[in-house]
Amino acid sequence: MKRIADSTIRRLSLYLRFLEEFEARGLSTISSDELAARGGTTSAQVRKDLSFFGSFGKRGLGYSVPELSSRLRKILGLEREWRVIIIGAGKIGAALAQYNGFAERGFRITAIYDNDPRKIGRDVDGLTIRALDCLPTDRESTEAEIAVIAVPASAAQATADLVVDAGIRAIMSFAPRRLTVPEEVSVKMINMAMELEGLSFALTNRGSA
Amino acid sequence: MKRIADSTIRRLSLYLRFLEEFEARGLSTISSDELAARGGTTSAQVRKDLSFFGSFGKRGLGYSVPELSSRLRKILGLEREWRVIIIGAGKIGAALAQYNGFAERGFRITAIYDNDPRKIGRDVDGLTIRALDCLPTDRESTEAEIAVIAVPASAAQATADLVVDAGIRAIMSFAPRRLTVPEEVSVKMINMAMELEGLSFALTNRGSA
DNA sequence: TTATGTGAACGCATTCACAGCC
DNA sequence: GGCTGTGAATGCGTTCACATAA
Repeated sequence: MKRIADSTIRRLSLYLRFLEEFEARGLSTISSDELAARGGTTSAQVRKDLSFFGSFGKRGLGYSVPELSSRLRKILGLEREWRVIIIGAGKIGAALAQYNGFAERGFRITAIYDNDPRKIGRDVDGLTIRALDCLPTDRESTEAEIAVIAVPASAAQATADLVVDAGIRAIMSFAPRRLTVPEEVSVKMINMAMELEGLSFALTNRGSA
Repeated sequence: MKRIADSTIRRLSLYLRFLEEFEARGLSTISSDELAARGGTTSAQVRKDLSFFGSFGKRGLGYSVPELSSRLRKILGLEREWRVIIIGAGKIGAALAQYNGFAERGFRITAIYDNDPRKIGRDVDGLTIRALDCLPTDRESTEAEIAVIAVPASAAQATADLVVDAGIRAIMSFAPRRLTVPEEVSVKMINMAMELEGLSFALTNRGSA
């Protein structure tokens, strides 16, 4: 398969959301124009994004809503459930464990870890916080596929190494640090403070920018 | 000022973090190469990013750590404190209110709002959850500059409209929906479920991608 | 000699425009 | 006629390479 841009994948996710809304409303077809309007992009962009994966539409008509959403779910790998573990039971980690938005999208949180003895054994939304040392053995049985790293920046790289050694190939990290990982491991960074700084920049330079 | 790419601003944020670490360790100069290595980019990229704003280095020597970090703080608008309000006291909103990472970077959370009567009046980390209706009048006195939208997707646009009407010009949204706002309003989207879907895609198509 | 600053070259994502099919 | 699918054109961020200054 040809290399696909990250931005394309992010848009596919977005299209799928709209398709699911349309599906819920019982609509049967949709045009690239309608998808584009909802996603804040152009119809050409929508068609190009889809074209990397095949031809799903009918000329003169548009796309079948159930068919296209099924194709997108397949492309994105969302036909199965993914097992997610959270490392770090601080404010962010604990909030994520309690957040329902992941499960709704097929990402089931199976465990939460920390290395602070005061936190280990405590309960977070039905999950018991486990010692980080347990991770390698735990994984042999649970086979989690995705790790969320929500530890302090200074511990992020060591945590990533541990997670990769345990056989995990996908990481979502909240630490403001670039993680060095083998190339077969995918990493997504989420940095809220950095986004706020982007807003600070925009506010400071508005008018002239 | 010339239009600056988002990616440049995000990298400036990152450089600033490294500079602060260097400053804390008492180092006085740093080269574009060292900054690049830490940030996972190239020295040419670092120099180009900085060149949009001026010439801060000394040829043959590098950059003065305290001077460059001060310049970056000024560029990013981080010499002042920003007042942030959170809309939506659900899992995400409440977690953000308790999270210390923002205050550390100069973003002070001054209020949290919800429109669920059962939540209004409750306390979250020292802040009392206020009725959403209070926002317009509150803002006249508090003059918050940034709003974090952590409401369900279906309410996101209405919330954005309310916030914009109240005079706020910067929004960080956690709702998986494109927000339509006047062009003078800056919006940053954070969508964790979408990032997870990106990982799902990578895992599903690994090897062939 | 060393490392910055920057115009020029490059590569890649987006946009255009139209041929192709319903 | 309407809308998709796609090569070609465009625009833009990144990389290169070297003149410039310490």
